[in-house]
Amino acid sequence: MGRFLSRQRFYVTTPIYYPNDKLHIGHTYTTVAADSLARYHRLRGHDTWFLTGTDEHGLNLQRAAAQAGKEPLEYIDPIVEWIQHLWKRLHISYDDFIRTTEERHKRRVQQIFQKLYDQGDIYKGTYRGLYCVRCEAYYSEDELAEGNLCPIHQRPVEWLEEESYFFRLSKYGEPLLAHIEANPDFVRPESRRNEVISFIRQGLEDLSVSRTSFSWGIPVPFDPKHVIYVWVDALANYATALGYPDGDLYRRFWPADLHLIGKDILRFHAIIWPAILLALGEPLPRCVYGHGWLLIDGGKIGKSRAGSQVIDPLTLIDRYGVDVVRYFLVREVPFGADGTYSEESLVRRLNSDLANDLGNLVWRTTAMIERFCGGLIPDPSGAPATDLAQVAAEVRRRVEQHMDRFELNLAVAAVWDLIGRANKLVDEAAPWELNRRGEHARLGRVLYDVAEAARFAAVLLAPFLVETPERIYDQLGYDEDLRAVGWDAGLTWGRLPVGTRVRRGEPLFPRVDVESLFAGGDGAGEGSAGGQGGSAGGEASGQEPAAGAAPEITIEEFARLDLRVVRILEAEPVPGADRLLKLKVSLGSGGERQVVAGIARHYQPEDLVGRQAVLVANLKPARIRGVESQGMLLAAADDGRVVLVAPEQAVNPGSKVR
RNA sequence: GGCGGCGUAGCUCAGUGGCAGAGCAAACGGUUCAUACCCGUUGUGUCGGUGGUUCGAAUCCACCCGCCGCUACCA
Repeated sequence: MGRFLSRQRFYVTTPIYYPNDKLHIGHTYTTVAADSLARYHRLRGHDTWFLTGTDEHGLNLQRAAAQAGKEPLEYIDPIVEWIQHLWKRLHISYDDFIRTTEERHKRRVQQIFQKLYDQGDIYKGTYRGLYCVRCEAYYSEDELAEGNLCPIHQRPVEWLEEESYFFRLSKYGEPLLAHIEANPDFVRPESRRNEVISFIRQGLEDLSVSRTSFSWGIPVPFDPKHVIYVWVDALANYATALGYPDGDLYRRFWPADLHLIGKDILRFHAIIWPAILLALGEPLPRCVYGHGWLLIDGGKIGKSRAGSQVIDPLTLIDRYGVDVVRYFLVREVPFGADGTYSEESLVRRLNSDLANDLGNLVWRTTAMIERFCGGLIPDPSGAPATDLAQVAAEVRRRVEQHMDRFELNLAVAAVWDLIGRANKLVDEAAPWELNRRGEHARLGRVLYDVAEAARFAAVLLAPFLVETPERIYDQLGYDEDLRAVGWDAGLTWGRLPVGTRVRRGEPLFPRVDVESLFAGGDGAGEGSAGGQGGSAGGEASGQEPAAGAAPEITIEEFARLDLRVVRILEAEPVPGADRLLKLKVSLGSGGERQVVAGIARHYQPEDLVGRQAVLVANLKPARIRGVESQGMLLAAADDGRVVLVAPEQAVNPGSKVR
């Protein structure tokens, strides 16, 4: 604790994102976390700098642009704009956004490269590896498909040698290990630190830091047929953006207090980047924090996943509001560990924490002040204090401790102890009783303290939420700019002026009806929505649907099914099974599958060929009568009849059904 | 294969030698200021399995089962 108090400054970075596709909720998670930390330190009055940006070089972007028939920047610019728009919608308060294609970055990267070369830490050598000509990329042996084939093109890779510059990473293994061992906070969380240590102990090899196989990058200053490869280019952004080596910002903010990253890029940040800095003679960042993944149904969110799996953050903001999304991200995931995203869990957080606890606290408090105190914040001085001030002080202390350890989820959770205590106090003190009995002094004290607790919660949540703290202030009728006032002054108990006229507006967070949301499939879904029990069912809202129906599932559970239209290519009976047919079906570009279907009593094999049907494409393969079945065809069962389900009009095989 | 981690209430997890915990969900009760809210009570747990150490094990040890991470040139 006090690590940053003494320094009074804070420099935090996110990774720079690769704009070959839109960002998803995982990137949003990293960035919102960094933003919360930046906002926290600004509130505390620390000299704060928050950097994010985009990594815009490399083969993948060069190729994507070429495929789109565009110049690289022509292709990249709109994506970067989209990213900046997303950050704007999330109120990401970055101080600088660096693009690696900017002159200020390129110049300094070349400077770094030159310096390392001049001092012998970069030398010319030969890079050897297994190379796929189509991919224009190297593969390591364990990445290859069966028979030494390129995993993407299924064609043989070649052993290729290429002239390349190398960074003497091997030279810095020992010094780096010493640094890590001397600084327990350098790599976090603990489990990541152990990974890094054991990796370095295996011995580090020198690192290829240039390429001649593509051109979209920063030229090596003294050998322009090479471009500087990602390591030096991208990682250096944390320093070049500040004006390394002699810019004012660099002098003011380096070394970084926190590189916040996903665990997938840990090694680059915890080994390669520090080694470069050691070589440059620059101080190392204080902490590299590899947080966990946000998972969907146990699978990693990644761009490579099917489109249906990717959650568009903008959609969520539109649907629930920016603070709900921000709150969910920092609250739901234990920082460092993996967390799970589902819309259902988001709505649960919204309903129970934001609407029921916080929103309702503000709502009932202002309602009572209106009803019992003429709408004016009452004078508390006529009765002894409640314990809320104490609880608030203690919660504040815990929030600070957690923030210093980057435990965002615990910091936020602590605020709910104050909110919970305030709700409980209302119940215990029963202001409506005090009012009825004419105990105005005590009534004033209780309502003042509860209002002040709500105000405290607003300040304590100000690092995380961007609209709600102001809305709470507004409903309390308090026109102070809480972000300008800052942490210490804002967290002074008794700041809320007596006699302020409250302004009740709308509840802070409307509850979302989980049942209807997931039954109807939100908006687009018409389905069988009309028949839902809903409110008509009274108490029985959580009851099972009518007899005979299957239990309710969520839209996400349904989304796990990969249903595809297929064309039946071949059909033949399965020997020794009188109701099974073995089918070969086409998924168009998705290839072909063999499927066993129990429809032999209902269809002649020859009648099936050429027809379309619907396949459960991600069903776990099974052996049926010794025949492999990779999926299952949908069919309607009407008494004894079995009828295949097919699209109403012919569509391309492989089309998704949903 | 090697190294590391995890497996605790329906769900998410805390607890690392001394009577099994929190939040959410559920049931019941209270209350009416409030967004069917808030407050209280209640639970079901072979603490992954087996064996061992110990007066005592979720906790320490061994083995087993299951899951996950890392094991370098992909942003």
